[in-house]
Amino acid sequence: MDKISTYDYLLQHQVKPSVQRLAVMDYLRKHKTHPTADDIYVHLLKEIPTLSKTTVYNTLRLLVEHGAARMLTIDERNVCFDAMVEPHAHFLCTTCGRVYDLPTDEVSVAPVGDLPGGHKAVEADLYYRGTCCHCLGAELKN
Amino acid sequence: MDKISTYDYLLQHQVKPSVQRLAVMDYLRKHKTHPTADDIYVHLLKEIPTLSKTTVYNTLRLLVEHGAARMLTIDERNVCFDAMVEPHAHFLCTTCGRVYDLPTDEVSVAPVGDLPGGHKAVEADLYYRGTCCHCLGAELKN
DNA sequence: GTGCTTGCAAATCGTTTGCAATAGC
DNA sequence: GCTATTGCAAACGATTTGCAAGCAC
Repeated sequence: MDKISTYDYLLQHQVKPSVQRLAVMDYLRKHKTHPTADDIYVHLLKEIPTLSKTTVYNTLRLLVEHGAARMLTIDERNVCFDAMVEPHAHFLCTTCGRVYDLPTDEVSVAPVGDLPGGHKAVEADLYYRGTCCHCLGAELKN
Repeated sequence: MDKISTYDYLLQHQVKPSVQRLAVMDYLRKHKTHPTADDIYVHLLKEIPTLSKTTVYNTLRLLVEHGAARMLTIDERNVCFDAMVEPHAHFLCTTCGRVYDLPTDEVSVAPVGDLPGGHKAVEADLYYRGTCCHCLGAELKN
């Protein structure tokens, strides 16, 4: 995680801070688990009992629009979120549902910019799906 | 599109043919528009008025399970489908919502297999998002 | 006090499920 | 006749919308 505080991080991305926005952004920065909106909601309810799920959705949309967070569509069932860090690929275990990071230097990550056909890409995602190391281990025992 | 008939294509993938399955698979093979389940349903209703949306969903799941079709999660709003052809990347225009193919030889496509971290990938998707050539053109006129 | 933010309740919409009717061998 | 497939209606669940109350400058 960056040295910069989450408060300053929001300011840097032109997001006006609030208790709720700080909590959501902080959660994303501290947990690399690629949580869904509901995951975040459930966890933050402990510290902000009045929190509404609508606010979590609103905040996540705002963060993505301002480039402070990233939305992942790797899981067909629901989107999940990631703090905006260096580009990296993602791996979804179709057995346990966990999403893992694959560091940049270990996989080739595609660049954005002008594409053949005249399209202009602003975002690229590299998704892998399969069975993760834990579930592979569990298979062997059966 | 392959020379092989859709009937034989289904047999090749161990999918027992039926009127509905042939129609769905045929639609996917003839239309490279990356349709959603609903797109397919609406179009096929003209030729099969008794078709049910449940059958379209069942059939698409079956086709994906048998490796005859591919499910794309590039659009956060709904999954869409592609006939199974050579690996290629996809581009989503966030303005008009269209999904384009990017041929293999024009983008780097990631290989499946063992990944760093001990995960085993069976599928890889490379997704780009941005503004397509048509919407870029329209922007200029405004 | 004005404008943005929050949060409740209801609506929406893609997808799945339960189950009875039907078709194919 | 038995088994797999189809299709209707209802359920489900994630996300969005409408709107009133609350907060901040």
